[in-house]
Amino acid sequence: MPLILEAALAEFAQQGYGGASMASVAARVGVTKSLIYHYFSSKEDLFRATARSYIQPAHSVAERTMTEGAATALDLMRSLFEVGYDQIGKPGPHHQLMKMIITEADRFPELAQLYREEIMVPATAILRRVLQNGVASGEFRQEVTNLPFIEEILIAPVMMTNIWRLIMNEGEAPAPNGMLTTHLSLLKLAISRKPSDTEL
Amino acid sequence: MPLILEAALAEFAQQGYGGASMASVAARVGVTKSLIYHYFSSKEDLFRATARSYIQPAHSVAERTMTEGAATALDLMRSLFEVGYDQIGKPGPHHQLMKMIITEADRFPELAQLYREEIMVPATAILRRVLQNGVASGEFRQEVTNLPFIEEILIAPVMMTNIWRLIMNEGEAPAPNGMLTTHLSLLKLAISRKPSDTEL
Amino acid sequence: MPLILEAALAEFAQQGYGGASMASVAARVGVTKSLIYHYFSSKEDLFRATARSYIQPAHSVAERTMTEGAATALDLMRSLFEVGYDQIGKPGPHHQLMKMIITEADRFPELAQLYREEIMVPATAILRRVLQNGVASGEFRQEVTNLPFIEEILIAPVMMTNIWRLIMNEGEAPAPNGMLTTHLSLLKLAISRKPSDTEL
Amino acid sequence: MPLILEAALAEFAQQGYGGASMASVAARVGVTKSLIYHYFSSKEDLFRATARSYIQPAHSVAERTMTEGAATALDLMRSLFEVGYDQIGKPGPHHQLMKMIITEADRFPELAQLYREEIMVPATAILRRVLQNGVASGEFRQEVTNLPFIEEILIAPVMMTNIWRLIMNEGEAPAPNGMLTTHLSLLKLAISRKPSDTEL
DNA sequence: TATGAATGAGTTTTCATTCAT
DNA sequence: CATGAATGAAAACTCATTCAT
Repeated sequence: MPLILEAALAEFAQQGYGGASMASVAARVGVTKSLIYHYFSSKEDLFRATARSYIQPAHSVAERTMTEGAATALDLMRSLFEVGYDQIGKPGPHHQLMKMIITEADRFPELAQLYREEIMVPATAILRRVLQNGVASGEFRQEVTNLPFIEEILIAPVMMTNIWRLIMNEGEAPAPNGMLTTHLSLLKLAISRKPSDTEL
Repeated sequence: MPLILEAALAEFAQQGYGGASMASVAARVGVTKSLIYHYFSSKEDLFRATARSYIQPAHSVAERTMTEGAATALDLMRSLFEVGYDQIGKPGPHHQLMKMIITEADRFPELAQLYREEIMVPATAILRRVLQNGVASGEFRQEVTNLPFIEEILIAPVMMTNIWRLIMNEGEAPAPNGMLTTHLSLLKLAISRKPSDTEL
Repeated sequence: MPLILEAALAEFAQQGYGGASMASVAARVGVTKSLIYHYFSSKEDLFRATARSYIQPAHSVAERTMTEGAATALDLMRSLFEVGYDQIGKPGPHHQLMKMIITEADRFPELAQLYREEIMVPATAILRRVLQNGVASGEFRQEVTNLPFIEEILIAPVMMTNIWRLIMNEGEAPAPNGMLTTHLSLLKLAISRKPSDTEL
Repeated sequence: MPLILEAALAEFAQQGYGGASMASVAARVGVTKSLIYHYFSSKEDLFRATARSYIQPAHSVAERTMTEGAATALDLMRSLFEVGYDQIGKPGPHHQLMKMIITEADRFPELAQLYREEIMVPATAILRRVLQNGVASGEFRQEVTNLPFIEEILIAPVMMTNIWRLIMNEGEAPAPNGMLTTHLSLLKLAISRKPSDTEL
């Protein structure tokens, strides 16, 4: 049955909900349509089950990174971004899920909700904690915590790198590695307190 | 016939290529399927024609902004971002096209190419020019032009704001206005030369 | 307009009445469907016009051969068969018409009638005259004129050679040349009075 | 499923491949189109399956006649022709198959091949054996085995009688009975050694 | 003489779904 | 746990035909 979900994820991601066909999912697994109806009552049901089953594994990685700790707030941020860009480097359920969400969010509003609750909220919450810690320790400028949507600005390049990889193939899409180094450089310049600042 | 393309854009964006139906496109325009086949030889043909016809108007806006000029490089950047976030604020062909590209890029590789050539390349080229001008005038730090993919990092939040609006509805998606101000603040901190720098 | 008929003959012969399309006929001539409707009121009309216009040229060849005369009745028969097998040797309107008749005779009963009146009746009439002359001159056995359908038996190999060429391609179908010589040999053996006969 | 093939044979023979419709085939059997697609993947597939399934039963009749034996070679030939003309006398799968072959041979080259391998080759092979036996037993003239295509000349009237029945209706087409007697008479005159021959 | 726009009914084919086994 | 038969609705696409120009 997880085989079916795996096949369904691929099919829905590639064909979209409308273009996906039960027969095609069945063929991917190598069973008959009938068996799929044995487990899932309808195409809609299969779709929802697929979305639900793949969204959970996605957000737990960042949590783990947090608990491992790091010397400074900036180091922690670096670790988080490394994890983020790394996930994106290689194709897999992650990409397919993202595509499914973008494609079908307005047909299945629950997808938008899942995205918010399971991805956006946890991600921004983590970033906020790191920012606040950095400010508290005097590592980051104080203003940063007042800037609206600063967490969104910070993860946007990570997520966008993911999407570029959906659109373009490996050779053409911006390389996660390069994105990571530049992203971190700018981040440091923008939010770290400078020696010169202290001197004033 | 532009009416057909308009309807097709909406249909393809909402339903995906696989889920879109010629009958539905015809119904949107209020003509018969046959007439659509009179102009376009197949669903595929209609899709390609739609993509081609809407991608061009998209990238010319930024060019116009450039020629209007601005006092400083930072001001110019602000104008460009204002235009970018503004486009995204309201729904329209822009959103639909973006969704179509993400959803169907691997079924229609030409879409990826169009996206690169007509959107990514011009956009990054413009940003690069502004950055170089800023460095030349002593307004921006010299290092910025050496950072790989810096242009991609800079537009990512703009594009991602667009995508968030595809997934979530107005109330929930990050507000373009808020994104703009924070984005500009960080940008300034990250790339502007500081008075203190000069003083050293 | 004869161009249209020519194209229609080819189309109807290849695709059958049901499979033929007005658009395809138009495309063969390089004009638009509309022009065809300018000359012919419907597909049916076009079909009938095509059949009528090509059936006439077909049967006049044999008549000409007859008037040229020949030394003996057997020589005349040889000439007739030569003409017949020769016509069949090369593809052309003749083949297409034959195919059209076989294929559509029961949808268009007039085709059967045309075939009878314009092809079968004249052909058998000519053969009968030759046979009777041969008997009258003492060249042919007397019994032959009493055998029912003898004319049909005699032309069958000619017509069948035509049909084999419809089914098989040049290399595989029985060669008209070989058919001709054997046909004439058997004919001579079967219907000529033998010296031995006379001797009795 | 043989019911479907039966209906398909009738439909294809009457309407031609192009004019035949899956809906019509389905209606003949009294099932839905979908069921036909359940068994045959396309119209083309159905056509091929139909041709294949009806061509085999066709050529085995003559073989059976051969094994029954006969007093003389001429008697055997008479039996074979009786069988041939008899088959043609009544409508049935035989007629329909023949029409299908003539009509669609150039769209489906495999039909031509089937016709050659399953009908022409066996038929001519049988005739050749009978001729050779007749010559060996002194019943037939020796020359006949040297005449090229003599077998084709001999079956042509049989096959052509079939085709005439396709074109014309019962009253008008040459009657198989009459054809048979005349055909045998001429055959005897043409290939039998005469008493007078022996006497020389 | 020639065309292009437009359509309604038909075509082949696909597909989600049900049911008996 | 697994299948094959069967279907009704809808999909993409075709086609003969009409009409205004």
